[in-house]
Amino acid sequence: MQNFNIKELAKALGLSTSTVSRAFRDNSDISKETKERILAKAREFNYQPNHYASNLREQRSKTIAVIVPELANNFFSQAIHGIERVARDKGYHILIYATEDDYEKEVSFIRHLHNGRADGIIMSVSGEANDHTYLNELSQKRLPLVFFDRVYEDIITPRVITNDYDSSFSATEHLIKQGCKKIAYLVINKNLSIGKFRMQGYIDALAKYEIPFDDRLVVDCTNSYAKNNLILKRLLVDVGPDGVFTSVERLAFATYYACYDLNIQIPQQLRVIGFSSLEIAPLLNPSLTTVTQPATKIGIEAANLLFKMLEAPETVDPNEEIVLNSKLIKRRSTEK
Amino acid sequence: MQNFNIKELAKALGLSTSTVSRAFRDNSDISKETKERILAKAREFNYQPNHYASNLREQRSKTIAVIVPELANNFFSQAIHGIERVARDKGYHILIYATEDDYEKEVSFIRHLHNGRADGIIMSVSGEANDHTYLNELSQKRLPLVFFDRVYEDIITPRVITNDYDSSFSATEHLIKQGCKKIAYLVINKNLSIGKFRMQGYIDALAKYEIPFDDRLVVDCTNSYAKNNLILKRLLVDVGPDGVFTSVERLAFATYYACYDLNIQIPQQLRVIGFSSLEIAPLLNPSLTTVTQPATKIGIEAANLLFKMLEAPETVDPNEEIVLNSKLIKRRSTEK
DNA sequence: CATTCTTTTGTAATCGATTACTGTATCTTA
DNA sequence: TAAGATACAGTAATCGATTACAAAAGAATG
Repeated sequence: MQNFNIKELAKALGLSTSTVSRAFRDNSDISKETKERILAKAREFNYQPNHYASNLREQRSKTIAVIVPELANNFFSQAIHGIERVARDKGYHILIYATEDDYEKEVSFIRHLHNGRADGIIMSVSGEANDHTYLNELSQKRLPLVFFDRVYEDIITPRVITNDYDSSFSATEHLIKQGCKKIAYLVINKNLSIGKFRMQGYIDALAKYEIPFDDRLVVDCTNSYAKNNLILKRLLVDVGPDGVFTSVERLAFATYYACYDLNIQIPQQLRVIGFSSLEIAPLLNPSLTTVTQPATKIGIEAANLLFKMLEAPETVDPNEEIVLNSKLIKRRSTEK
Repeated sequence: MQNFNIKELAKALGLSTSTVSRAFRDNSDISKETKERILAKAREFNYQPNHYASNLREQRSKTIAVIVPELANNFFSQAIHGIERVARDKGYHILIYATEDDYEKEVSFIRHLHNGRADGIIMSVSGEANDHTYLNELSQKRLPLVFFDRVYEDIITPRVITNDYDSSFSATEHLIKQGCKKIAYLVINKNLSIGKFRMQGYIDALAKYEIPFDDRLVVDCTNSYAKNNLILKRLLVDVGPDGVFTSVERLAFATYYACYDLNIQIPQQLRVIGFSSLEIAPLLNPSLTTVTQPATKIGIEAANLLFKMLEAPETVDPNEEIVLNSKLIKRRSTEK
């Protein structure tokens, strides 16, 4: 099937393809009348310059790839929303990839993107990876990359993160001030930078108030709801913390469920605080005290940074790091 | 800057580009040894066939576009997750567009996609549109389109929806059985098919139990949190319903907030049920009775349907309609 | 050994848009 | 009026991969 292309349009107008092409781009010389005539005809036939032909010729795709661990997650969907807004304003399109925390998929996505499909990548890394050298292949080709939130520390590229250490310190301190003496820290992957920073804030806050660190209170959880439920119940029964600080939203929910199951009252018997982007945290039973990251803002900043790399690479320091502040929002789950 | 392309690779191997190209596609004849040799070399140089060149030549993009009203929404992020999974299995990529319920953006996205960027479209429509003819331009070009959840009734194309009428009937019936006599129905856009079907279920359930229909109880809300809060407070104070059925998740949350503000007890003074894909509905205060759509499944089915259209168009009836069942999950917000 | 068939590889046209270069028409100015 | 300037439009090469067709090499057959 023959498509309606620039040749057809040129023929219909009695012009050459070069003239028609010029009508769609601003830089070249073409008379106003001719341009109008061409654009009118194009609208009539609903003609759009073929994206693949122009990109092949121009060597850029006006597309950015967004790689995230999961989609059905408040933080990431808000961040993507921010990215999408910036991209649309710039006339860029976004490709979405979900790794589901699978290292193989992450590598495979990145490798695929070497084929010119995207001009740049915005990525929040999966937790499982150990060997990140595949990303350096990337930088050889200079495909611009921006990390957000979850980063690999050994890869040098601009990043947008939040003040995780401070937030964790404050969150832990808040629990302590509310009277907690045995505070558990729940994490999904201790090795990921984000887990480490958040944990350090927790540790240092304990130290400041001279609360001894107990590693039975640091619990490495999984992505499985059922397993987490078991792990948490065991923690609550065997170790018996009086406060819980969760490094990811999902673990705060898991804590609620475990408490419901065990008939433990929040906040009377257990105070809970967690990193979370849930907009309806006030509606929970009890309303959840959160460390809330500016998710949409993070997406916007990451996209802006990537566009800066695309438009003026020399102005971007590869070590550039934008740090946004999370907010500690106190609610009933940590009341005295 | 000269890219590393098929020519370079061919030169490095002392072969022609056609032979190299054949190594990357299964159908053609090429000796096993040569193929191995080529693939090994390609790995060494980290070569990937340029996506734009092959798509230009092959006239398909292995990409599908997903257009949704919003991203930061449980239902849509779960649906996209389902679509992404199917697409990845098929080796397809997905482009994401958020219309933010803006008709202009919807039209603009669709028009842009005429340029060969995507092989097909999966879409949940924005509510604002009245003139849908721009979609028919689409079908002239036969760019396959699948609707999911929110559809335009006047456009003939396959669709994946849920049994909204039945669900609404059941939801309303459930409220009635719990003793409600003055049930409000909250909707965002009455004209959208989804609003209509859901409303009809509500109306018919009232009729079955001989409860007179009162149009003051049907409230058209907005996308603005602040405005909805005012509208709902007015409803609760002036009209004083004893039950609320919300056609979208957000309005159930808005009802909770309004009740908190007015110190109205749920479920004692007001029972609430709503369409919602919120996974933590059990954690709300009180836990929310929901009509839960199988969001991920809807995404999977929509993607499967689109791939069927791409792979064997003749097997797909343009009027095909897949209807999945939502689940009514009873929780505390509708207890007696 | 000559002939035919099969396997493997190469040549060159093609996809659609862009743009450097070239050509033509119109306008200015001495 | 002639020479140069300016505005506009066309020709053809190019981006990188694919593939119909052609060619060459090797295998099989009488």
